Amino acid sequence: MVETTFGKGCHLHLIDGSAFIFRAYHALPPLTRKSDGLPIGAVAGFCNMLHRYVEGNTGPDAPTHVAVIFDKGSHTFRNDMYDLYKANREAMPEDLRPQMPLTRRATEAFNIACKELEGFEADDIIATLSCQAREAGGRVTIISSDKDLMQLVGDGVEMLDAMKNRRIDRDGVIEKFGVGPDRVVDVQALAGDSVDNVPGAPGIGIKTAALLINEFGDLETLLDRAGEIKQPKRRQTLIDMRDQIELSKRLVQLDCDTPLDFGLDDLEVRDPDPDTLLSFLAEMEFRTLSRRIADQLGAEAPVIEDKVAPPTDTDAPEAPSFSDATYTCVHDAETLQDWIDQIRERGWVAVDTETTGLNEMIADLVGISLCVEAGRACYIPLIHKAAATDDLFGSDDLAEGQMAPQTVLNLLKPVLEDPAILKIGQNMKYDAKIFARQGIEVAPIDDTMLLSYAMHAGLHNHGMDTLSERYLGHTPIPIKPLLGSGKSAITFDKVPVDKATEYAAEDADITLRLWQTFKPQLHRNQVTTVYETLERPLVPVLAQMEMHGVKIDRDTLSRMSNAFAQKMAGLEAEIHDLAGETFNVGSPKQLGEILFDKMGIEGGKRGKTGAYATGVDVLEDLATEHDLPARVLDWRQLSKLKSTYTDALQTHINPDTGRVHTSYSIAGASTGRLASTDPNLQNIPVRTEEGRRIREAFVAEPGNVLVSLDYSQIELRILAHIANIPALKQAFADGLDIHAMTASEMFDVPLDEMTPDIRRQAKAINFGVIYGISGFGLARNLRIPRSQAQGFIDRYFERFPGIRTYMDDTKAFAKEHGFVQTLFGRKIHTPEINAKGPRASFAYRAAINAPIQGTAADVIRRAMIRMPAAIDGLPARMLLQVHDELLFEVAETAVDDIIARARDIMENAADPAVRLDVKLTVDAGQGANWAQAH
DNA sequence: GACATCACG
DNA sequence: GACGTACGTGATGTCC
Repeated sequence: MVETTFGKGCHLHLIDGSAFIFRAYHALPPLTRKSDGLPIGAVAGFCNMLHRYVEGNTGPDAPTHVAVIFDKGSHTFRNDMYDLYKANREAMPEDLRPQMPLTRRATEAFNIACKELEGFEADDIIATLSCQAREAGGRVTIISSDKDLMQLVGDGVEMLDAMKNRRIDRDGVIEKFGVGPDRVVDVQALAGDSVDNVPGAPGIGIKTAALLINEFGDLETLLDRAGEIKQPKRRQTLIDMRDQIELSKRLVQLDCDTPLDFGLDDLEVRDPDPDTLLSFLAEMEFRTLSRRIADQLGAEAPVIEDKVAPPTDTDAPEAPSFSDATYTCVHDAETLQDWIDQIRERGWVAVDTETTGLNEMIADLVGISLCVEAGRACYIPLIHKAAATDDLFGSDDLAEGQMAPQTVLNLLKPVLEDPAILKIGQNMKYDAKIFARQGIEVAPIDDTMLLSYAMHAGLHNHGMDTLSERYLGHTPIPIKPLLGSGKSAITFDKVPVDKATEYAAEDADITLRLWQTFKPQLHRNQVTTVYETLERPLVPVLAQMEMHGVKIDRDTLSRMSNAFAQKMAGLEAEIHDLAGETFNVGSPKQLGEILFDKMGIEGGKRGKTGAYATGVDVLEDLATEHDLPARVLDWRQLSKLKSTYTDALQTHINPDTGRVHTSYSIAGASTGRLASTDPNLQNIPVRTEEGRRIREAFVAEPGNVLVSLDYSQIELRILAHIANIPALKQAFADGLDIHAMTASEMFDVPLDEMTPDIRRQAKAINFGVIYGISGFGLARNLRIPRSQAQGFIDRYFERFPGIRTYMDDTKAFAKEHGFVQTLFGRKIHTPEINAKGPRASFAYRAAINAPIQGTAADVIRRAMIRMPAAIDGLPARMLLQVHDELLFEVAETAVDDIIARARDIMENAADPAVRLDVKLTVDAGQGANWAQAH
């Protein structure tokens, strides 16, 4: 064996182990080992990350040496200097503690050096090794995003933020700290660090600290010459706090002389030993990962017993790997009958449809795939085209070996409609609508997308690719190579049947496996009721609404488009005239240059791309002094209305039905709200008179009217209930104007002396509270000084102390559990709540808002689910949902009846699951079009 | 495909 | 007094 010595040409990777663990812990749901319930989620995530890391180690940046560095014990030499060091750290979560030693074992199993040292932080070991490697002439990459490590950067040492895949070099450090790596400790000593509880100098942040250090050169000089600082407050702080600042510096200064009992040469990259690694993974019962790694190492996957300590209600046998799956193509009735027999035997089937497009109101059914057992699925092609006879044109002839579509549908219909057989799908609303157009009412259903949504909202999206990747460790066959992209893209019926079979059958296979994974987890996550009462029953309701569509009058839109075009042309000429040159008014970039460079208007602010900001706020300010921005604002409004509404809506009118069919995504918004797409009918203009007229194009069929019912102040009512604010509850009970009441309470103005302006401010505050209020945000919204806004907020909390409590409690709950909940038990995960910096503030405000917005979303979902039965037999259809509004199309004779029944359902939608302290009230309107009904 | 802008609750 | 801020969405046009 050749002795190698670390030196020039060597590349050392140092992985911050704790960072990996915490990221893994927060990224994954609380998984447990099947056989004994040992919490194992963080270890699983840690192993996945290590595996991904090892896989990515190719090319010129590949390391020659590597180690994972961990913290050991909570008491370090820094605690001897300062007993409050890291004193505000939250305790380690209970279910993470037992996983810590396992992450060490995992590292060893991957045959990666695993280092820790009692009394020292991982950062010190990383510092020591970095220094040694640098002196030996080698290169170092520190895999971490901890800013404390930035002092080590330079002379061949870089950091790599694995999350963002971003390298941080000297320039990156300067960007973050305003000084080079050698002065980072000086800045940190002054700025302190609330996360590690390093005191620093009160009143000085990173910006100020960098300014001072750059002026004086280094911390010692600064402290010696502190008397020269101009700002009196700052000068005094530095003089008074000298000891504390010097202590802070010793706290943040990493130790490059940690006594290590190993050397760089001990960290050489080694291949893992397959037996050791696989037996560890088997012990942890990581089925997917061990299968995958076994494949890559060319070894046999270990057998993992499927014994379960607490019995669960699934009987999923160990699934074969995807590479061993059998996917067959069904060509004849006997084979299909065989599959149907198997479905009847089991009582369930995973179904997936392939079609010619994504719009289920237009797309044709191309084929159907079925799966009854993980690893065994079939595809039934229906209208695939024969292979092209030449290279230019596809054939119009059908490919051979396909059963007649009607024969297949006739055989499947009894199964798909059988109430005793569960149909499992991923985004079942899509497939249900495709089948509905073939006269098949699919029921009952389960939906893996919605199962995931109930359990994982806020963690990730719920598309099949994401779910398969995350929960099955398998990347599905991508559709892109099959269909191509851009102009040359083909539809699925042009895909050769053999390729289509592989793709389509796999989708059904994945869906079944996801279902087998998710279904038993539902009750463990305590979201069974959410799934059963708020998600699953909504599917047929939305499918009906979408298929029915809303009538839109093309002529009205077309006339408006023309009128807008004329007005825009006039404005454009005026704008060019004012600018003294022609330019593209629709280009913010060009507009910014005209305003701030050519015309020389002061106060232009550049965004992150370097272009001037020209948003509506900016232009409104400029419009008080200048004509051009005022014209641009008018032009922009018209342009928006024309392109997004009057033009685009016309293209969405379905030629068969003459109506517009939106599609609601049930699992799109994390809070439980629906989202409307293709087209979005939840953002039709209403706030301006000109925009509102677009709603005149939404009309009822002859003899019918549109009826709109909307919840009045539902989010504030829910806030009053959740935060338990007696004054707000009383105001709602008395039917008061809630914003006026707030204003009166806050500003001590009697209700009968209320002015519109005071009320407007109170209204902004009320909304601010729902959004997780901040002084800055309120100040910007009301265009008042920040100090005044903060004063409003303080006063609000004083008058309604329950709000403060609600916000604090919600934050604490989110920090502890990683999610918040609606009144109906819907969970919204907040993985970033324990992050550092601005991301945490974002997560905090979202966590405040989610239970309120989410509860309102749950309420209207409940109303919608009950609505079909409530209006059954009446000549009325529910058409649209806009978060707190439902729009109906109703025969003129039934209007009063519908309003009464729908209102009753909506106002009592929370019952009986939740008894609200505040009653919900619903306003109703009716008319020939949506503008009148609203 | 990212970004800026703007429509809604 | 420092991160950079209102919460949740989708569609459009520009520009690279």
